[in-house]
Amino acid sequence: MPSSSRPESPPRSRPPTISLAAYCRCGAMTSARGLFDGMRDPDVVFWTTLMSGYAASGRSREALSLLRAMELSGVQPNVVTLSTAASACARLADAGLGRQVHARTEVAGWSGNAVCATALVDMYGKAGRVEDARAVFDGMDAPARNAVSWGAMLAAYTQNALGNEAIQLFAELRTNGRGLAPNQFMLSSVVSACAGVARLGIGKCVHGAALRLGQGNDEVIAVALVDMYSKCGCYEYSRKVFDRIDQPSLIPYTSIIVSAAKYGHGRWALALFSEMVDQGVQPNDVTLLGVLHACSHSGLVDTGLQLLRSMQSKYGIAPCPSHYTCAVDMLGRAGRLEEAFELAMEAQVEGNEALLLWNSLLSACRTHKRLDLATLAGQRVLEFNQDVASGLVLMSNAYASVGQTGNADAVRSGMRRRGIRKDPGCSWIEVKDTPYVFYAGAISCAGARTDEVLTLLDELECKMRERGYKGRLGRARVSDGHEDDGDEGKGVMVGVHSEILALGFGLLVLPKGMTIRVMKNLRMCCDCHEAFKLISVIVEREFVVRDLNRFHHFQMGSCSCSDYW
DNA sequence: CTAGGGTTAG
Repeated sequence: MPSSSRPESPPRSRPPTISLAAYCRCGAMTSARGLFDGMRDPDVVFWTTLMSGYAASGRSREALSLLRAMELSGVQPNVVTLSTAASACARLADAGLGRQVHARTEVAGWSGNAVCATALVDMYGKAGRVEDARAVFDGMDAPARNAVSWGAMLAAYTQNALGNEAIQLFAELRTNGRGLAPNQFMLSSVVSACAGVARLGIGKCVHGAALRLGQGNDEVIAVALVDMYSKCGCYEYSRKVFDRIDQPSLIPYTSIIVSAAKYGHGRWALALFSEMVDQGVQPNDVTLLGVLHACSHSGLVDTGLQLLRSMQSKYGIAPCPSHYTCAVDMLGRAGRLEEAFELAMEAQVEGNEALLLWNSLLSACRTHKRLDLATLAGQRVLEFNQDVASGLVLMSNAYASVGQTGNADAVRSGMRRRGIRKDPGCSWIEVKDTPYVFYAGAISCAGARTDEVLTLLDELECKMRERGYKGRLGRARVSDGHEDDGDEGKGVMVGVHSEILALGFGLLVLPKGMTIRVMKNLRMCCDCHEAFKLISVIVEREFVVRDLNRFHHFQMGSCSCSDYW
């Protein structure tokens, strides 16, 4: 505060509008309320000021209750009031309340107002109603759609995991955007969209555009880029973008730590974490989850446990279910299943989060062939009686892994009988910015090149046998239940796993020397992992596979995960 | 008095 030469005047001698707004801006809502309550007949601007004060302080319910109160007192909301109300509904992610606000803007004839409509787009987006958001966006007159409107719609897609739709809309900006230039909001959303759907080609283009548009120093865009490169299998690029950030704050550090973790670079992640702490940047719960994740994926089990035990005292952050789940997973991955069980019991996690925790334990039991504990964990999972599909698949896999194929098949056929299905496993690969998706046993995506892919895979299998490969790339391999190749009761025979098909296609169509990047919506299985290692030697190429939850970088017969994942 | 962006286990 600069010192004033004038004598101090008490706040209440100023015009009340200014005082009320000032209190609201400082978040001094008790004072704001006191001033407001002392007014005789507050007009719509006072009401709206108070409302936006509550909304900005995160007190959205109180903001919305003012809407009713002002009407009871006979004051009609204006377009600003309703925009503020829509934004409060957005924070609450409440489409029901938001729809009421929407209806009132229509009745009052303000649907053409850019600010109001944009607030509604954001509200529907945050409430998970993307189609409603798009309807409002499309309903705006083209001239009314400004940069903020485009940014809100792009964010709505990105935040609802509709990355391809966001990319598509960003392309439409060029044609229908009336010359609007992409700004930092649009760019960060689109980069984040590319991350979500692992579209490296588009992501690189947007990166270039951001640099040309002078947005190379925007920290939010940089974070999105770090995340995008990491999710597309380019850790080195992530690192380069991160290293260019001046004085990285919490989120950039968190983002690069998570990236390193996904690559199995546990030591780097820990080094970045101490650098961050040394720089005086306080970690939050997400950061600590990332560090735990790093320990988990690099086998730094005792370091991870120490962190879990000290995060409250050292950083003032109490472990929440996600931290426990990560630590349980870490112990399970390392084969320390008794300790994992103890921790899972200790965590006292409930509800949906408990389901995740026990599912990961069950998965570890299967990996380490501990049927005794798998049965226990399986019971806990099935108690939840929801998302049973993944639990049942894990149970079936646990039986199969110890050779009890009869039991495994019984679980599977029970699932079929009850109509329980799991999302089919699929892998995809980007060729000239177009994704090609492959399902297990179904090669149709390769189109005219199907036969070539199959021939190539046969040839590779022969060469792999010469090097001692015992498995099969496909055809008659007995199912490990890992990836379903469809229905009709033939669960014991699977075709080729989808990542092998994607790889075969990539080998055919991508130029020699280019790293082949395969994305997969499930975890990679051990057989395919071995196969990728061997093929990387045979064809002398590098492959990156993005798993459901991490990366494998294959090079000359070995993988970045050192077979620990 | 009003609208938009980034990180999160399995």
